[in-house]
Order: sequence, then structure tokens, then C-alpha cells
Amino acid sequence: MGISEDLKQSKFPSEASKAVVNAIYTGNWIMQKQQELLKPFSLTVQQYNVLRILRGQQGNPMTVLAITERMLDKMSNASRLVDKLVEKKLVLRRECPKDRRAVDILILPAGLDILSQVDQVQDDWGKHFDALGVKKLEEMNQILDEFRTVFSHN
Amino acid sequence: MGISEDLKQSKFPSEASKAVVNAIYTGNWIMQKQQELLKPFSLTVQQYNVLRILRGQQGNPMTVLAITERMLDKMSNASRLVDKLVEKKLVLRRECPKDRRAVDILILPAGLDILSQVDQVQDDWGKHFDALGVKKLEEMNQILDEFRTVFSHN
DNA sequence: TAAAATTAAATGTAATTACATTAAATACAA
DNA sequence: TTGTATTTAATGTAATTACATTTAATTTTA
Repeated sequence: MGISEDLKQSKFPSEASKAVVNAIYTGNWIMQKQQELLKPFSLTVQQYNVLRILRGQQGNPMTVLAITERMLDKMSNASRLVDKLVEKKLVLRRECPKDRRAVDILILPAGLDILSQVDQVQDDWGKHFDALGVKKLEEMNQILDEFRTVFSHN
Repeated sequence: MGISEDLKQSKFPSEASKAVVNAIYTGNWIMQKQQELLKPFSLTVQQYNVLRILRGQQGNPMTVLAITERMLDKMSNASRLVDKLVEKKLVLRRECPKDRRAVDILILPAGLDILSQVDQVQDDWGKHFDALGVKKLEEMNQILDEFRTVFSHN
């Protein structure tokens, strides 16, 4: 079951255009899986990502801009995502003392707690991919990185 | 410039979780590029995809359900996407004579015309990836297919 | 210093998406 | 045949995203 069967499209104009479609399709495919996993926690994929980014700071605050830089989807509005997380009392928003234009965001214990619950489910889910073997996964990461990099040379 | 630098995340819990993030990130990255290319044509990525699917039918009509099966993002609402394309007079919607529940969608000359304009821009854009070489692109397609397939075995 | 430019975040809005429900037509089963 | 289940699309709505604009603070420049 390759991309051709999945999309019922027998031929592509080139291997490159197939790769473009395949990358989009695979990304969406994973996001949909994650969306399902996150539904019981009432978190969107984007909200989950912001929480993980904040956890990565190990207790240090981050500005909204710093969060944006690390987000998978740079287009989505970090300010409003943070809004939702503040509403849910998973993060704290406070004025940044060093620069009063900026805002410091901190993950709260409740945020860490929900993340660790999600982790359990995600870990089980992610285990399926171990079947591919580390070598192949490294290869995949290498190729995807290259794929994006060809573009920087333009 | 790999995924670590792009997301400023030095380490991942496993190669598999890195691959998951990398696939989502790469998919979003391509979609954003396409979004920019499509902006002058006032088409969203999803609308563009539906048009391409219809073109692939070479003049034959498709039902909304058949379109959904071929869409990259199965979640989005084909009925409303078609609405937008009808508004723009790029496709035609008519009752399916064989099954009056279903609706036949046909691409119009104006739709084919805008697609061929977009093609020119897209082809130029896609040429960047030829630098990777057919062999590596085939490898990429193979790996992405495998990545999704590990999951079917569950 | 004062004015202009830049930066960080928030906000207004229109469009799109997510999700559940509805409506209509067809298929199936008693 | 008739009632029930299923299938196909459309729709209502709330949430999210896209995009431009605004506000406030800081930095740069004259």
C-alpha cells in the first residue's frame, strides 16, 4: 500500500512530484492520528506542541516569539494558542520584566501533568515505528532534511 | 540545517519520535510553500488539490465521495470545497442520474485553464527537487510508504 | 533628546475546518 | 411491500486559522 494506492492515483508526472505529494500526505496522516490521540485530552495538535515546547525549557519562561520559532506550523497564531492554554490553566502568562513588550509564558504543574498522561498514549503509539529499525529511521530523517535543504540553495 | 536546527531542539527521545516530528514539519513546510505559490490564483491548497483530482478524471464526473477518497487531507469537507469551486465557476455540480443521493462534479474549461497556469509555476518550483536525483527521491517515497505501512499491521 | 523605525504581542475579521446532525435516496430484510 | 438500516451530501455551529491592522514598548537615528 504505497501512496499510489492510498490516493488511487496510478501515475505521477515525476518522482519529485510524487515525493511532494507523499510528504504532504504523510504529514497529514500523522497529524490526524495525533489528533485522535489528543481528543480525550481536549487538546489540539498545535496546543500539544506548544505545551511540549514549554516543557522543553525546564521551568524557564519563553516569550511568544520564541515559541513561534519552535512551532511545527509557523503560520498558526501562538498568541491565541497560548490564550487557550491559559484558559485551561495549563500555562501562565506574565509580563516579561526585561522587555515589557514581550510576555513570558510558563508551563504550570497541570500542564506537565496532562503532558505526562498524553506521553503514555503517544509512546505506545510511537512504538509501532520501532519496527522500521533505527537505521531506516535515521535514513528517513536524513532524506527529509535534505529534501528541505535543496531549497535553501536558491 | 536539519530538523534539530529548524526547531532549535537539540535532542529527541528517539529516532522514531524525531521522524514523526520531521514528517509533520516537512509536510507543513511544503504546504506553506504551495500556499504562497497559489495565493496569486486565489486558490487554497485544498481547492487546488480537488481541481487536480478532477483533472485526473479526464472529463469524467466524480461524486463528492470519490473526491474525498483521493484528497490528501481526508478531514476537510469536500462538499464545501466544491462549493467554493462552483462559486468561482471552475467546476460544475449536477445531480448524478444513476444515484440521486450523489452529485456529479465536473471540471470546467476555466478550471483546466487556471490549473495549467498554476502548473507552470509549480513545475519551476518542483525542479529544485530534481537536484536530489531520482534514486534518492524513490528512496524517499519508499520510506514514507513504509512508515505509514507499519501501522496497518495492528 | 525627540522623532522615526522596529519589534512583540494582541486583536478584528473573514475564511476555513472540525464535528455533529440532518435530509434525502437507496439498499436490505422481514 | 414495508419498515429499518445504510449511504451520500449538505448544513449548523463552534473553534481555529489566515491575514492585516493596531497598540505599546524599545531601539535607532537625526
